[in-house]
Amino acid sequence: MTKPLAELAPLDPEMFDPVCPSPLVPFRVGDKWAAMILRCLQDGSRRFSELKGPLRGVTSKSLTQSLRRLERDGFVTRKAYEDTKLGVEYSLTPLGRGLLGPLDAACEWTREHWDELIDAHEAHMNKGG
Amino acid sequence: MTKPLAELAPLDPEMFDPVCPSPLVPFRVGDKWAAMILRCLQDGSRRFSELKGPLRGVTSKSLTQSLRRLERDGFVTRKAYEDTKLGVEYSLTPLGRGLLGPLDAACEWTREHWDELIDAHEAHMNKGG
DNA sequence: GAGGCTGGTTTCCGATCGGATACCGCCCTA
DNA sequence: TAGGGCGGTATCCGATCGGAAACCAGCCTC
Repeated sequence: MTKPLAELAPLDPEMFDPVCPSPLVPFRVGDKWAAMILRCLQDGSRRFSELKGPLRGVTSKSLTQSLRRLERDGFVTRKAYEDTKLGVEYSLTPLGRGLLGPLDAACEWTREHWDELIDAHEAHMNKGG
Repeated sequence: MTKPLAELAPLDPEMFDPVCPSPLVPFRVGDKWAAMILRCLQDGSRRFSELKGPLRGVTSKSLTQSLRRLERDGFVTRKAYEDTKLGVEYSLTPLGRGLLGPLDAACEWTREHWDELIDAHEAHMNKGG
């Protein structure tokens, strides 16, 4: 009963470290955790506790909040297990899945230009920021 | 002396109405005005007052703030006229110009799925949000 | 029946966002 | 010399963001 529906590789608990990139990343989807949540769900549905691991440092409150917003906006669905009444699973809607395209494009752009982003930032620091 | 450098079509003063789309748009670049500023600059450099028009409702403070952040992050350069000492012009850096690609992709995705976004939102409202 | 895991909620709080308003020096023109 | 455009700055304020910590019911195991 620890597994979701199918055999699904567990997420890397160190997949995201929100401390590292955040302020320099020029793209945001929704709130702080939304993009990471979407990417965590891209291979299939996940449970609350499965999401908490990879989203390093997220609190229950923030995760709930972010998931509720994604649900409200039609990107994620929430489904409680009915048989056991223990556990909840979150998954992408088609709309949410569609979001992954431009999101990945934005992520890739950021990766490609990471050095330039750092350089620009440091250059600005050095001339008196 | 009202014109920037070359002959450049003036921006439509009604180009953006931040009241309309904002909360449903799942993508953000920087702060509230950043994406609009980048798109205003895509055809060439613009002066402060040229930006204020199309960015309906922006205050001097918010515009300055947003421009300073874009400058700090290396997406925009600020250049004061030296001959007349009157006027300042803002333009995209190559890095900022590169941002337009994924930004446009995100905008287009939003346009394409606009109806679905509205529907999802309303559906959620109707079942007790 | 004590403790642990699951999926949260509640309260509190500091930081940031961003609008409103007032004000500023500089320059040009009338 | 008065007024107006330009490119801001200073101050205040309410709203939102998001972390910390405490707490919760339901279920399972020991």
